[in-house]
Amino acid sequence: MCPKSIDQLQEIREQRKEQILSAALELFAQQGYHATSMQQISKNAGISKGLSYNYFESKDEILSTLFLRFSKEIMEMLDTNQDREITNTEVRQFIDNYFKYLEEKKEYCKFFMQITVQPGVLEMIMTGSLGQIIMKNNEYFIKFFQKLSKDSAEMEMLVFTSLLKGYSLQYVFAPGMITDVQKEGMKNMLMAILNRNN
Amino acid sequence: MCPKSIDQLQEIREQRKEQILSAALELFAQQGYHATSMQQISKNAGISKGLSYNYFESKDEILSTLFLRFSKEIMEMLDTNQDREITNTEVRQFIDNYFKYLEEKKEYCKFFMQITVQPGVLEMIMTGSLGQIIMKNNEYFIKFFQKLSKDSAEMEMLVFTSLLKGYSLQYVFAPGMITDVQKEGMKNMLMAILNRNN
DNA sequence: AAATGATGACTGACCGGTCGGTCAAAGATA
DNA sequence: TATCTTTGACCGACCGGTCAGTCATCATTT
Repeated sequence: MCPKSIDQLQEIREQRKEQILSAALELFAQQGYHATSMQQISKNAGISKGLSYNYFESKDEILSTLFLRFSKEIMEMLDTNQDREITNTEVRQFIDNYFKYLEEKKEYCKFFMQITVQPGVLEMIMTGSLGQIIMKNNEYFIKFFQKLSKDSAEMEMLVFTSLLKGYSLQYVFAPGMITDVQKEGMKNMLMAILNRNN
Repeated sequence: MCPKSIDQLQEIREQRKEQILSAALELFAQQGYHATSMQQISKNAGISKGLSYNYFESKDEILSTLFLRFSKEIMEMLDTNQDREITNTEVRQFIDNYFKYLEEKKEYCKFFMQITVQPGVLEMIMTGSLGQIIMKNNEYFIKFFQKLSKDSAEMEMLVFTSLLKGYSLQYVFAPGMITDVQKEGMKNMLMAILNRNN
């Protein structure tokens, strides 16, 4: 292949990249990062190992790309269109989206949790540009809970985030243990927290 | 060294084993399992790599030993002295012990979470003898919540476990974000669930 | 007490194998 | 021909694990 047109070329390259990323994600989620070799990724993508290095500088770059993409997808759910404030309806929407995401992309979430928990990863994220976004969102989130409850904002927020994270953990890692009824129950419980004024 | 006495010898061997385990745990928690080599573990324990293999069959055995030990420590907190029933006071004690453990052995908990989340690990645990114990305890726990609340036992339990796991995650991985006030608040909240009859 | 033997802890060089990453050459397209 | 894609052989590094052999210590013999 060669310059058909610059745009077309770029698009083909982009497709190949996606091909590699998709193959890598599948294996990472299945076997973990360290247990997955570039050989396997390439084979799963239907190309040679050498070619993978034409599209990504390193195995690590593949991981980072996937991880950042996921993080941004989650962050955008809460993003509030940059109005520097999180409203009640926005949080409700976030809950809906998040639960849907958890359901539809369970493997992706599993992968994400595995990576996040790895030593050094969290520190690396928080010092990067993504860390800025996370901290900003966190700040808005705190303000939101302060509006909701003057004297116990931090506690309300801790309960909310704990419920969300703990539920996610169990949902992703203990399949079949959580019924649809419980899923809806948890959603309602989270929603209910948003209504508890003062 | 040679047969001073069989007991003494055994004790020395035991000490060496502990030395290796302790060195390994420190590195596993710091850098992760895969990123830690036997060379490093041995060096950290102040012995040669070869000697490590005199005490453990493989790197994996070191990991398993640490992991099982931790699991059993947690399980014993809920163990109820084998009376096949979990009482209210037992759960209260469990909460106390668990929170103390989380505080005192934060690194250990971090390590445990990292391992648990790894692909294949959970399946391996649940099919082993530890899995039996976990499932038994789970069963007793369900019964406990059924006594507590007839019509929403599963939901109460989901909330309880989600709060506990989500809180643990944040406490262990986001140091400094959780104040003592919040810690006590969370404890009280968990305790409160136990009081909500029907 | 001195010499010898026996035991098991301990070392470090070594091995097979794998992995991330490179590169020269071939293929494909204009 | 010129240019980009693609391949797969190849490299050096490292890792988990092994093993022949050393050494300190005690028991036994002289």
